[in-house]
Amino acid sequence: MSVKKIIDNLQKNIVLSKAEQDLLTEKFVFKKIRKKQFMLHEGMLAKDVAFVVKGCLRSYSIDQNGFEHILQFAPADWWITDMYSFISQKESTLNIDAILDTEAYLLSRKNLLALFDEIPKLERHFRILTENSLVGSQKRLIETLSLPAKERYRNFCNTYPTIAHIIPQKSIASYIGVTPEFLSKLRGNTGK
Amino acid sequence: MSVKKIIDNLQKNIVLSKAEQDLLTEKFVFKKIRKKQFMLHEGMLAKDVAFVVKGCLRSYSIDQNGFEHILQFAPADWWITDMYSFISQKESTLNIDAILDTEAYLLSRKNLLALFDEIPKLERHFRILTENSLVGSQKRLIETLSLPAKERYRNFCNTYPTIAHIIPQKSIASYIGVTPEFLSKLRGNTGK
DNA sequence: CGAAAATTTGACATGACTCAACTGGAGTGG
DNA sequence: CCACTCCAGTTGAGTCATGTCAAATTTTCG
Repeated sequence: MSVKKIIDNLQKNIVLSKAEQDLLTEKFVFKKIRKKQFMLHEGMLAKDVAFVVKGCLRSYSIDQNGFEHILQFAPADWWITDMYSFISQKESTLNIDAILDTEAYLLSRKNLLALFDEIPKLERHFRILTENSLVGSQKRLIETLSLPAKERYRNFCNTYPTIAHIIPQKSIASYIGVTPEFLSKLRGNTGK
Repeated sequence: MSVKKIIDNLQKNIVLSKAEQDLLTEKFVFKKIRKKQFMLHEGMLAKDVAFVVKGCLRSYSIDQNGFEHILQFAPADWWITDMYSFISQKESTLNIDAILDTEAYLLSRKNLLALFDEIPKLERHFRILTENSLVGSQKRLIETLSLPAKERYRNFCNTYPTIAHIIPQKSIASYIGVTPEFLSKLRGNTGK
């Protein structure tokens, strides 16, 4: 059963008894999300946080000129949501959709809060998730300010080795902040 | 007394009784930080969060080539710390120092946690602070990926109107991610 | 198979950087 | 109070990174 993957992931940060594991797993809802299907639309509330077991989701915003900018990819074993909307229950500024056919487990804010009462140490895991979001975002900001596109591409490949050669290149271009044409040229000369 | 400014700031998010206000204010420590003095060095633990009442602090990291990249300014009425280190009590990756002679109130992690027990609704304020850090960082990331330097400069001026014409231009350049020379040229033609 | 989307390629334009020279304060020591 | 130094800021010439647009090619998928 792929539920086990959620437990394994959680146990990277906290230890869970069998009873706690059972409590947890019944709160998650399995969902298939086909390529191009949305999990969250800008302006809605982020009701759920998702744990991906297969495929890949992405979160992104759309600027004034209609260009997409990808904030995060979530391949297997990653968590994703609009952290801001999910925590504060205000309107989301992000979209989340699937760039590959995807399977994920969804946990609603309501169920998560209920779980926090039953398994307080769970808070630790989700606090760490928020911290990682913050650190990741700051790290990328510095990177974007200081590194040329070629190295940002290398960093992307290191951060997301499992999907680097599966997802469309224009998604990668959007993530590292260059045009698809330019990324194509980058890859052209550096071998690969 | 400038302690009042802390209370006013907190009351933007939560309501505090007189008794709670007194509890709070005795936990803050007033401190003068002269221009160029450090409040936090990379590699240390972020023991305190600071509320600035006068002057300006900045947080920044230093890249492999020795260049500084400013993550945040904190003029009067702003909070600042290395959120990651402060929350997780792991080594900081940021430096925080003063770019103007500054006056601030410091609150230690230990005292903050004690206050959370006595005034639970305080958690709300600090949760919102973390959220704002995350949202701010993501917003800037998108901005950096999508806007040309001239508009990033305009956004800086809107975000930090009180210090835009007081702090050195090279600090602004470091914040928006361009060389000081280029920022100077930008300002040259767009007439101020 | 055929249409639509993704990728590649090339010519050209422009934003942003580097380096070097110059200008104009803001300290500092005499 | 002056002379000196030291930064911060400005300016210009030349270069490099990246963007734009358009055309050609490949891949995807109904």
